[in-house]
Amino acid sequence: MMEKEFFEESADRVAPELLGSLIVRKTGQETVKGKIVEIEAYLGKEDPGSHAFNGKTDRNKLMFDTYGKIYVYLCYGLHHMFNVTAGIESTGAVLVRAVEPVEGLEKIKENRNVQDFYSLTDGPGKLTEAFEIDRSFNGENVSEGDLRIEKGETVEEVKKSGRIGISRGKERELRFYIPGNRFVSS
DNA sequence: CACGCGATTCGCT
DNA sequence: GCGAATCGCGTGT
Repeated sequence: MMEKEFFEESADRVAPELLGSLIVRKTGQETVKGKIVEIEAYLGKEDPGSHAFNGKTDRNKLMFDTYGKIYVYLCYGLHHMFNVTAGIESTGAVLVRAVEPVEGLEKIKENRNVQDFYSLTDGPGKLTEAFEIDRSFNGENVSEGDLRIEKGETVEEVKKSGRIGISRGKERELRFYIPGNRFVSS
């Protein structure tokens, strides 16, 4: 169980700590689990790459709420992005970019329409499809409910780089991943 | 109220 | 490697 207080530190400190943790998704009878192997930090209103940079809007208002809340939004009209808000008053969030399947592999394969094993959950839009995550989770506490994060194994080595896919704020190294893991994107 | 585009993915040229 | 898919948000008229 990941306590809400875990997310009160700023996103750039929370993100690397979450590597190795488990996303736990309960769908009716089944439970699907995945180990977080890649994650990015967005630092809120101080961060040009963040949705919160230009102030509070209808979409990002959750980031101005409190830490430890699920924030999901639709990207390119097709893909859901799974975030958790982080930091006291910092309007930050972490974006889960890739997981390694741990439990419920059959369900994951059923939800994803690809053959290659390593393409099942190696991207932010892929893992939300695999884990049936959409905007209905918005505002829920990540430490309870049908979608939560649980403490997993301790990761021995963490690498970092610039964030992927954004146009502003690329220079800062706010992407963290487990080197060598096959599910890390690109 | 119209318009441009994005924290992406997949299939095909 | 390139481009289409697809839609809600944010901005400006």
